[in-house]
Amino acid sequence: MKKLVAIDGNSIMNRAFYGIMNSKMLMTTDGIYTNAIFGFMTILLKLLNEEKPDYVCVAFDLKAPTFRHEKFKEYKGTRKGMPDELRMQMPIIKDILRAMNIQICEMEGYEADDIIGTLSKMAEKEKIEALLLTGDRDYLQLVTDNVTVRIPTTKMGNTESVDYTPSVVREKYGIDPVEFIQIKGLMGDSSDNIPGVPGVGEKTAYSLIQKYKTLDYIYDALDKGKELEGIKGKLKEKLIDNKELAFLSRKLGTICLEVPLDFDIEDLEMKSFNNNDLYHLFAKLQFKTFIERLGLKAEEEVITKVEVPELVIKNWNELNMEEVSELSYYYDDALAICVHNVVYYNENPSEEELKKVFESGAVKIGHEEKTVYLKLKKRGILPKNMLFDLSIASYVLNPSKDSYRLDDIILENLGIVVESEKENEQLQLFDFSKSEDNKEKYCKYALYILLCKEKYEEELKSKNQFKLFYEIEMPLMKVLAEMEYEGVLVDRSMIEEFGVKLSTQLEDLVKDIYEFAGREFNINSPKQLGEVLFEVLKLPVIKKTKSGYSTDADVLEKLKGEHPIIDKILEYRTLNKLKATYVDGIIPLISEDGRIHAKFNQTVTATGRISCTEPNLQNIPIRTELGRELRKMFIAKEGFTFLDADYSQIELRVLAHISGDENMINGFNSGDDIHAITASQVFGVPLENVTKQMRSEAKAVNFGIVYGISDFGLATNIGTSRKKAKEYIEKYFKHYPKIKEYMDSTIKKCKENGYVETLWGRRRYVPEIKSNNYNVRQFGERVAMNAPIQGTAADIIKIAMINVQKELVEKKLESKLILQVHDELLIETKLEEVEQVKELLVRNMENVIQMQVPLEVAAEEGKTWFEAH
DNA sequence: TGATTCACG
DNA sequence: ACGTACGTGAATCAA
Repeated sequence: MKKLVAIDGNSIMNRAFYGIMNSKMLMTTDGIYTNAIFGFMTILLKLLNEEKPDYVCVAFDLKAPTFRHEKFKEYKGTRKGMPDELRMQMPIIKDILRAMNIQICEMEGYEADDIIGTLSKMAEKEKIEALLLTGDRDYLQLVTDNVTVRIPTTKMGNTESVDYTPSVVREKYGIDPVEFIQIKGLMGDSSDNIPGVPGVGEKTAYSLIQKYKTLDYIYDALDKGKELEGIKGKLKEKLIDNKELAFLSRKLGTICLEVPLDFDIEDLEMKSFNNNDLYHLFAKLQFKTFIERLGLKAEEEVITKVEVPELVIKNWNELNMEEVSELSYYYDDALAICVHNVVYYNENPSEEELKKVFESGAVKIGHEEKTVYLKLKKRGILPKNMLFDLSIASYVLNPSKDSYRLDDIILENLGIVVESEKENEQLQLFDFSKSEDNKEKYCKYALYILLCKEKYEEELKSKNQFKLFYEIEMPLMKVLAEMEYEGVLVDRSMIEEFGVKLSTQLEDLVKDIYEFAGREFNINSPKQLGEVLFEVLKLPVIKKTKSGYSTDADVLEKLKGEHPIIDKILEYRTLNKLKATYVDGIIPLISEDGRIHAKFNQTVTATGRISCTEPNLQNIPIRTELGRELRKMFIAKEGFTFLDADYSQIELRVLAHISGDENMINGFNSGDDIHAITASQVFGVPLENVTKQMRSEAKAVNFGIVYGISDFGLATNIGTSRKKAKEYIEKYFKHYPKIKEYMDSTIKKCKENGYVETLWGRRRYVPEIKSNNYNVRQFGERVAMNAPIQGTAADIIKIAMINVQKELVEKKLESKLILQVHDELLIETKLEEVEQVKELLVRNMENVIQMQVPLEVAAEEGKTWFEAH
């Protein structure tokens, strides 16, 4: 028996759009939304693969919203249109379907379900098995022995689906598929604006239809004044009063099976894909996984984005490094280097050979060069002139991406699909032909890296980001590499002792908590904890999350007086966090040299900050006394001490400078306590009368301003009413009018340009700012206000790091920069160098830029991080 | 894998 | 009527 698969394009696109959008917006680097397309294709390819249908078609609504029957337009005319982000994706999916030679079915005046309904009837007649794919339960009325309806359900990211056959329908709903239209008649369908009989809901509708099968039967009996079991009193009245509405609703809910289609099923026969078209569409959409899965390749006369020279591989010993001024390379055990579009490959380069290449004066162009730098440095090779890193260039051009993989960069810039870097790792164990494969792969990488560099360089130039890239990010790469290489010394046994101490206290707490709860449970599970607090102990529910009760610190804080268990849980949380994250989490990351070599990531944050992992040394506790203890474990090595310097109020100073607000500038220039000054102005009291409370609220407003203020956010933060918060903000802007101007003009400019930028031209694109969704747009505005401030502060400390490092090296000092925490630098300083390093550290940090307010730096010396900060 | 929570700036 | 502070990373639970 032959098989037809018919898909409701609108419905599945809709499902895919919302399904994938919830987790994250999928977009190409040039701003095409692709999430619905991606979801649709995932579902479609899986379906084709599993079902191997003989006939396929995808139906779309044409001229939606459209009306099944003109005279009922008042009911069907109000259906909401789709959001723009989804609408944009519709023509693209149709292009893809055309490239796959899959028929697209549209009929003026009809929705997809009518077309598919008609098709399924045709299939029935011709004894063709039909599978209908849709997210719409209306289709269940079409189910027969020949027609199955498949509805995908997105469960936790995985798309499973349920197949509805007549028996499944009967089991689940207790009625036959054809009886769904009777249900529609009784209960209507609010999402489709079908009214139904007022007052008749799901329960009543199903029980009546289960008993009497059709409206006709029910009304026939009612008309004749017969008694029907279960229909009396109010219900009977309502049914009688709304007879017309019931039949009308049934009609509206019935899928039309009489669409005058201008094709028949034979026309839907599956054909082979147009691989070339499909390749280019997927390449444009940056759907590398599909290209690989389908094994697509471009045909010869492909229009790639640049002219790609032929891959010429020469013998390694033909390479004369003395003549090389610029080279691109790919290095990972084996080494490929490319000079003037000619590639040289070395399967297993010796130390000698590596030195010759990397210590030469030639400019090196690579990808993720910090990793290479460290790998080489550990082998005693000191790379010189690593001056162009593709991952960093790509990051500077757009810092909002979540990966900067080489294969993606090549696809994006050259339109060429290459193997992923790590793809074969597991296969390689068994694959003895590896070296041959690697040779071509590595050589291609080396060549393509060079080609990508040319494109990126142009783009950086046209966006005025040369200086940012060449004078900040590339030099910083080396500074970060050196910091990772040095690492920071810790007192291992002290950490372990601290862990033991925490464990004992935790044991006691757990015991107490179980006793208060009256049972044992997993305190770490918010779900179980919620049950204990709000169901067993019946404490008042303060806040809810998507999945149940919220049990965060804010909520617990509010419940404090209600029950003694709360204090115990708060303490448990604190101690457990310290133990799990900062003791147990960090101990395994201590290297043999007793030091922690955390990674400093340069291509992660959307604002230009550095991030830190394995472990994250940028969030070591400090705000509480107990947590701060941990900083005593970070120590300077023998003969050394720590110098720690941090900027005071750097973000607020940056704001004062770029907004040019005289009042804020004067504040910084006159006094040192900016929050108190702000308080005195906003609350209208003399400086000496500013209370602690006032100062702390003013501080919150200052923070709020930097974050992109909203009255609601401020209100929740300082625990006041939204109205009060709004007043604070208004007063604030009255006293700092240029800050208000800056915020407004930044948003305006961002809407025009699509991005905001820092003083050094670091950009952040903010597509959210044009969203039709109020919340998303508000978020975009806050981002637009915050990114230039946070980003400029990040630029400043990056420049400071480069200059500090440079001077340490120039002066041949043994002190080493080892940590950066956004506005703070830590130097492991040789005892003899303390005075000199302190001076140069503060000077370099303060002198990054002359702003309208000074950059103030406080430096401290101590044997541990605890003492120095 | 996403959600929740909490550590930092 | 709605629902939000900006930027991170790690541990843990619950599917």
